[in-house]
Amino acid sequence: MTKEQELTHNSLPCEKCPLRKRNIFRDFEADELDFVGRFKKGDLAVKKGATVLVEGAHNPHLYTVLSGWGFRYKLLEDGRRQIVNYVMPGDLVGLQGSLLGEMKHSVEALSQMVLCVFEKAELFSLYRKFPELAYDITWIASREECMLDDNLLTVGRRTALEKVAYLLVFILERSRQSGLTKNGTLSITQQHVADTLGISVVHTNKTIARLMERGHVKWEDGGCRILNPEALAELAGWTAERAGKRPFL
Amino acid sequence: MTKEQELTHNSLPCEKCPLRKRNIFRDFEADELDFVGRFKKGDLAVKKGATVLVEGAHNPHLYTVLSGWGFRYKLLEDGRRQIVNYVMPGDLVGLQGSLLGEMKHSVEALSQMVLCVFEKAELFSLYRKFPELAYDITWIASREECMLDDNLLTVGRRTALEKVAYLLVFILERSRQSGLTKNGTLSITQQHVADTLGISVVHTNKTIARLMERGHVKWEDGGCRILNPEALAELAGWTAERAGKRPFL
DNA sequence: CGAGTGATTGAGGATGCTCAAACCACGTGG
DNA sequence: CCACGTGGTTTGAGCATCCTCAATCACTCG
Repeated sequence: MTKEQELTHNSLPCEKCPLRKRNIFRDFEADELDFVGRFKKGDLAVKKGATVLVEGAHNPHLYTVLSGWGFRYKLLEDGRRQIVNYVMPGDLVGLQGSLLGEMKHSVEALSQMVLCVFEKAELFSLYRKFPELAYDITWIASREECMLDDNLLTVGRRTALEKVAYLLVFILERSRQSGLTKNGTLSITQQHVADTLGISVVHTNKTIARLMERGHVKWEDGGCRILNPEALAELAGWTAERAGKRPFL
Repeated sequence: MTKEQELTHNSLPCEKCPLRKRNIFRDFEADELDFVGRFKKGDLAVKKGATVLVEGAHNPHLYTVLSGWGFRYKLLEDGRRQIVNYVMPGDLVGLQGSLLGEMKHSVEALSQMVLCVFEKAELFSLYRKFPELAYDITWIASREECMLDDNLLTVGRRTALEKVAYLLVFILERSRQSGLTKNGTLSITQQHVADTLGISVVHTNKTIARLMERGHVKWEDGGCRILNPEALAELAGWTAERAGKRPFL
């Protein structure tokens, strides 16, 4: 545990979980809530820029993001970095590590984050006692897979302009759904955009400049304000899907 | 059901499943085998080039690949194609569709394939009765996620030469593990390679030519023979991991 | 033989890269 | 209050990679 991380024990009981209030998340039955409450081992608060999980580690924990956001990434030996996806409130972090034994990617915080800590050793007992929750976990994993498919399509086959447009609407939409943003501003760096899309920072910058000329976005004090999400969606060939209730935890 | 597909009912009982003999797959308990046997609705045989599943469809089924292989892909409106991953014996196909409601990608056969057909409506009863199998399914989904992360790293951050090298060892290794290949030949088209790696066919061809000059691979009668997997792995910065037993079905 | 599929080649150009420098906002410490 | 360092953005120049277009070739199949 580095100094950027701090674990507090059950400071936040599940009944008062801030995510439960948000209506995109499904409701729990009383017994489920009770079980998850005991499954939960505490909260983990990490600072912006801190590494939450590192590739290769054998972490005994599994997390759900309660607030803030971050990104999952992989590195090549020479330092080239690929951001693989972003994690936001309600997302499960570290499931791969739980099942496959070892983390295959790292996670870093893009803002102050609070994570709900679970013991991965107890995961199977959840499967035994609460098939509904087990099903939910698989659902969450499938959704992640789905996002990865999309990202792959973007990185592989879209042009730079389409890529940036895609990424920005994608992140904006998710952050709205998870209740991360109200004002449409994303505190993200052009380096992150570049590393997500597989292009260089310089070219990313020039591409963003084109979007700014068109008045679709604005880059300000270390973040991105999206002025015209519809135009970006149009450029990216992206269509929002109405979000039904979804499971978490 | 198109004419390229043909469904036969329980022509192959689970006790005689060819995958069960392969020692990379985990053994079933008698009751599990019994349940899966009833969960199975039949075999689906598809011809090379046939579409197994299409994006947007609401398919009532879920499959496990028994023999042959294929690929999952997504299309952009103007026809640009991104191959997202390959499916091989033991892989689950259509799980996303089962959970999320609608297929988000298509699947096409690269060879004659036989798939084991399940009813997705019964998936939840599997979760209720056999937590071990439920856990297995999540494990499989996590493994898929892990492969996608790797593919994203490749497409986003590796050079063309590294990309081709990576893809070839990746596929070869998987096909060996799943018992698809013994002789190290992959029947795949350069167009597929291009669409997997996010580069054009022409450039793919020139890149493969470079690998051929070095004597690492050989392209012959509509397929690829890998002469020096170690050299490719070296180029790609890829390290094989010893494969433990893994679940399926 | 003719059609179809996939591999191969060349030419010319667009896209995106690296390098390098400058710029800007910010926080720190003298 | 200013000098300085830092992290992130912006710009320009020159070049490598990769693309498109178009033609050709090898092979198979009806």
